[in-house]
Amino acid sequence: MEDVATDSSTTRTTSGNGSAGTERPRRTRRTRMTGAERREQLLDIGRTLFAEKGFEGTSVEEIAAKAGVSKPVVYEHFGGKEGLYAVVVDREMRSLLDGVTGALTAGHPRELLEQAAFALLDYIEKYTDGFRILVRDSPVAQSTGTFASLISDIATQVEDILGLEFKARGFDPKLAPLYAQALVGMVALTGQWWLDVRKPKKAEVAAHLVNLAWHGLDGLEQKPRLIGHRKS
Amino acid sequence: MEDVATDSSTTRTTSGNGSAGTERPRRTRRTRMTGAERREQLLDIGRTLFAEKGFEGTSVEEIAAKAGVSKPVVYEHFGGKEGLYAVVVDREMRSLLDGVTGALTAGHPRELLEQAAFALLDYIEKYTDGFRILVRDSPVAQSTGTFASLISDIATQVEDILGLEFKARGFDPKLAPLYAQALVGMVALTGQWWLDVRKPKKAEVAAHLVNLAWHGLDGLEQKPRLIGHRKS
DNA sequence: TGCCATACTTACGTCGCCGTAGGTTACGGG
DNA sequence: CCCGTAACCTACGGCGACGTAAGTATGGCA
Repeated sequence: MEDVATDSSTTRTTSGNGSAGTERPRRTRRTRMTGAERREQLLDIGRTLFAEKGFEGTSVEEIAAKAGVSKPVVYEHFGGKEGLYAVVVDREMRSLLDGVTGALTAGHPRELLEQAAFALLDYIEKYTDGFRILVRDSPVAQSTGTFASLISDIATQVEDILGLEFKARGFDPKLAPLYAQALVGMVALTGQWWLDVRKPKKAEVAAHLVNLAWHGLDGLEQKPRLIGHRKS
Repeated sequence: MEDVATDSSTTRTTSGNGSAGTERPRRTRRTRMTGAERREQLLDIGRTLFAEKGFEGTSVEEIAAKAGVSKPVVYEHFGGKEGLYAVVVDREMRSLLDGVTGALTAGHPRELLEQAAFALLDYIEKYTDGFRILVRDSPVAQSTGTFASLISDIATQVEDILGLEFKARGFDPKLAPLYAQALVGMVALTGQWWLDVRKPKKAEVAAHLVNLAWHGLDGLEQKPRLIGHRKS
């Protein structure tokens, strides 16, 4: 439980203290950031801490300490813990959704699926902390409605895409939500598990997920391959 | 936020206070349970509260109050909040696993899948509170290992069954965990969502889940039917 | 009937954490 | 060089929650 070191930006605590000099200690001289900088830094730290200890498990003082700052600074910027949390969650939700929907370019539904799965895994890998937060329960009054979890909320955002496809294929669009939840849940839990074990490579995981979602257990391929080629 | 009324068992708080009588109030006469009874009652109440407010959001005093008892009673029985929580979680995990594995009687894999899905939905419906708890993150040091979530833990218990089937069918058993997580995640998130909207009936949800898991999006049936017939 | 174990209580000490009031330091522009 | 503003601090009040110490009712059993 050290408090030192900020992750990202510049917080060199220039504690220029030449041992026992007559020179007045003048309070360990701190970095003075601009408002926006500090704000971003606090968001960064908040995300990290919320990810590993949850909302209630994280104290404002801890956040402030890790930023090398005192509490009131946090209150200045976000008005409290909930304020900070709200911003973190909002950003992460946008980030994820943008990532996923942005990846959807294909026409063929199976490729669509591939792209979505891959985008989600990408997100999980890159913004692990964010994902961890989204997987948890939100204590703050939900913004959108009365959802049990944030991912469930995400899933409802995915419904539309599925809904269109369902209509085109002659399925009851009323069932889109159900299948959306199922698919998102599938990828989400697998992703969470994958973060722990890291065993198969990302591409392989994606391939198998698509394999399952597309062919079903009945028609599983032994060596599933992704159609589209992706960087990384 | 009333504190009155215990859910289950007997806690008639016979506060025989006839306005301003000369009759000594003799302290509101309370029910005196046997140790085991009280213990069960506390577990019941704890489960309910943990389900709706989470571990950290629930206070020992609240639990005690709802049981019509004072704090030390809880400490006597469980040594603290974590103790109680641990017992609740353990029981719920067993309950779920027993329910699911107990339902697996079929030989044909598809029927196996059906039974599992149905059993899980059964559990979700019957022991909603327990399910809600399992879906959350566990703050207590994990018993089994270092799992992100309790359901993920559940999923690893399911691996074996899948592993056997994989072996029999000539698939790489090393992939069983992945598919187990995927399947459990699928049902879990769908179940959670279903608790909120309650739209399609349980049997229908099960049918669609099996539809997806078995046939995949490629071969989806429009009107999926379950093979096995179940009570309720 | 009286005793004693068991079920339960009131009362307290303490700690962590939230949120705020009011003061202090640095930096940049006139 | 001076001064105002933006960034930041120390210090406190207060609440809620955990956990414990020590005492009180109760009911079965000798």
